[in-house]
Amino acid sequence: MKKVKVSIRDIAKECNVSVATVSRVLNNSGAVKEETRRLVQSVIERYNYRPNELARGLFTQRTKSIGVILPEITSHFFAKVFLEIEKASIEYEQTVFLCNTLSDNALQDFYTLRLSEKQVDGLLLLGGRVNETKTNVQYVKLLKDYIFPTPVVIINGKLDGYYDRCASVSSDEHEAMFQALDYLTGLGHRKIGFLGGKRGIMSTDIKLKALDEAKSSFDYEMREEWIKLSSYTYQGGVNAMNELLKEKELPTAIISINDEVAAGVINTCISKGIKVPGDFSVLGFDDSSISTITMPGITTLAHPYEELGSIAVNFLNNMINEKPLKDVTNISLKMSLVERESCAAPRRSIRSWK
Amino acid sequence: MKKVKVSIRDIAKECNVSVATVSRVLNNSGAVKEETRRLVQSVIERYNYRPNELARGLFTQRTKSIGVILPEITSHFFAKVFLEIEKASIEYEQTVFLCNTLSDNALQDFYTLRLSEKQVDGLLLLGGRVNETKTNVQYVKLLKDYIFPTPVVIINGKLDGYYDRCASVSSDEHEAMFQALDYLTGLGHRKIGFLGGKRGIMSTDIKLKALDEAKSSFDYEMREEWIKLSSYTYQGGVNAMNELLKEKELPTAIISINDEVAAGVINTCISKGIKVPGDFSVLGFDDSSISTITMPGITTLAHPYEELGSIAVNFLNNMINEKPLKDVTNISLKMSLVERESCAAPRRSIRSWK
DNA sequence: AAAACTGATGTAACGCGTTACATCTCTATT
DNA sequence: AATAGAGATGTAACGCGTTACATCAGTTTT
Repeated sequence: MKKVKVSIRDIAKECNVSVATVSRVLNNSGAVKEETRRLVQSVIERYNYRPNELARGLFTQRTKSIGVILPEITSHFFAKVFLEIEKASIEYEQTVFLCNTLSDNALQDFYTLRLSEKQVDGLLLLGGRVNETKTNVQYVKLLKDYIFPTPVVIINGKLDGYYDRCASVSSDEHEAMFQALDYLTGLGHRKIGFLGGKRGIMSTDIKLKALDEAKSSFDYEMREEWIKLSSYTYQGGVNAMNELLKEKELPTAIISINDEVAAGVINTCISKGIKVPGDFSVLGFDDSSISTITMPGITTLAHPYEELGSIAVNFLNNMINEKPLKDVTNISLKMSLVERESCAAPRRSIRSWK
Repeated sequence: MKKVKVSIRDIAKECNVSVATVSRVLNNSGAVKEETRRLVQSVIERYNYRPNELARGLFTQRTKSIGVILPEITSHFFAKVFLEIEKASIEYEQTVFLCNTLSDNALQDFYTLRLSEKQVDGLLLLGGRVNETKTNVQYVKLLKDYIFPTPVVIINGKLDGYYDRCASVSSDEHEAMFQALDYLTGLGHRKIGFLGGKRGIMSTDIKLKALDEAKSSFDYEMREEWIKLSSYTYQGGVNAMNELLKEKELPTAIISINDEVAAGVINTCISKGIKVPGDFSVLGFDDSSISTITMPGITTLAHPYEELGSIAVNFLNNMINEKPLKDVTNISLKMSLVERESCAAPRRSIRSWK
């Protein structure tokens, strides 16, 4: 293959020194005479020389690249986490490959293999399969077969099987539901519904479980018919709310799986003349950008985005550098309530729009 | 450096063939006896062997990696374009590095150098500096010094200087403004304002220029005091609208730099009891996800996201493979009007809220 | 003055996949 | 039977940065 860029050997020749010396200048390693260093430095600049990371990585077995696999970057939650991951990885001098699986398991496998071929130093997984109970097992096998010993960190997800070099960082959605319920019951709500999401997906299952378990801690009623699952989208919120409105008796507060669904719920109400928070209080999840756009703004539980990203990258690099993870390889971070306008005390009277 | 993964030599040894033969099986190149091929194949699978892309890239001078540099992936516009870029790059077997500059020029330079060291096959640039008139010139120098001859494609931006291996793909925002004005004047509007954005940034300058030029084609009035620049955010929309409302005489229709600004404008109106589209028609730009969330939904001009991404990747790969770009290296794509509820005919009477 | 040591620099192997070229076997042609 | 040609496979150099080890000059110690 013909070469086109200047290499370390070209620089060495031009300086009348060996490649070892140039390499030492490049890495500030070993002893180099000040005069030589300046000479080499100046030639490097004159030639706009930059070392080839491939060659470096081939020898050092470290590419300074990491891979992030997630379902869709257009989803605000993933975009925010990704941005924090990238910010955090600057410190470790890592550059990141982003792979969107579009929730397609085959594509996820494909990208996983691809990143392995690219010799990434670590893998960050969020959402998608690590969020589902199905198909997760096969994925662990893939990791074992092709990724090991490259370390993996899961963000807000889990692995159904044992992969030796794995850590995880999560938002504590279970505790967040307790916060939500505490807040809503504190406002005076006793009848609480749940809209959106899908069973078999972690963020739904956890919240549903918490909703059930919290009954012993707080005073509220929760009925099967007030739970309308659908999806994670605006339209899913619209559909779920329409379903709920068919019920004879209704809750006074609604917890939505996320802010997109909450927006659908709120807008459905408003277009029917139902007041939010007057007739219904609507609580969201995620603190996504649209929570400030709806009117009323959505009161929601925020993920600790920055920590999610920085701790994940930190964990990953500890594993990369074989630093012991001091026993904790799975960490759960508190979510925080962000109050906007979509929740208030329930009305005493019969609903005005009925 | 100790090795940990199995290499082509291990496979060759296990099969009692040469590395060349294994390589031929791997790449389906050259003649290999069917029996040998099967043997090699089976050993590859048994060992879960995957070729090392670094080594391959080092020799072939092709990494099958491309870099995307943009300001912030959390912005819906960039996320959507990015997703399309990634989809398109699958066909070319390319994986993509994503770098967020946070609109910091130093960071943009840093990432550019980094991607060059990683030997990316091509670079995709969107927004940020390629969108500003300032500092752009220095960036071209950086490209020339360190990126050349790696090809570059600019999406919705420009380079103030000549970089030999560059193409661009843009949404035709100039024509889109004519569409907007045609639509609004068709509805009966004669007084049109413009909110949001910032001078010196392409998407603002283009629209402002078109707003002025279209006066000869359509019948409308446009006054300096109806143009309130601010930023590209929701808050920027709120601020700009508040400024506009201080004017004695007001337009009946407002064009916003993008949908975020339009949302701010709409919500500002609504909270003041001003009707949209009753009292003001509000037109957005971009067709971002929030345009369906506001009430009313935002009538907006949509970017041809899919083409933007696929053509950019296509251009890039033509340059990578030295295919002539048949004269057109800069292409401009039509935007399309998406009607929702934020625009209507102007009222005849004095505004009700005054 | 010899030995020991420090600092500066060079040599060459290494990591790993690819491919030009060489070699060898076997069939087909005349 | 001799030659040409096709097919299969091996050898070794290459791309490029890194580093263990060797070498050599110059200085310090005794």
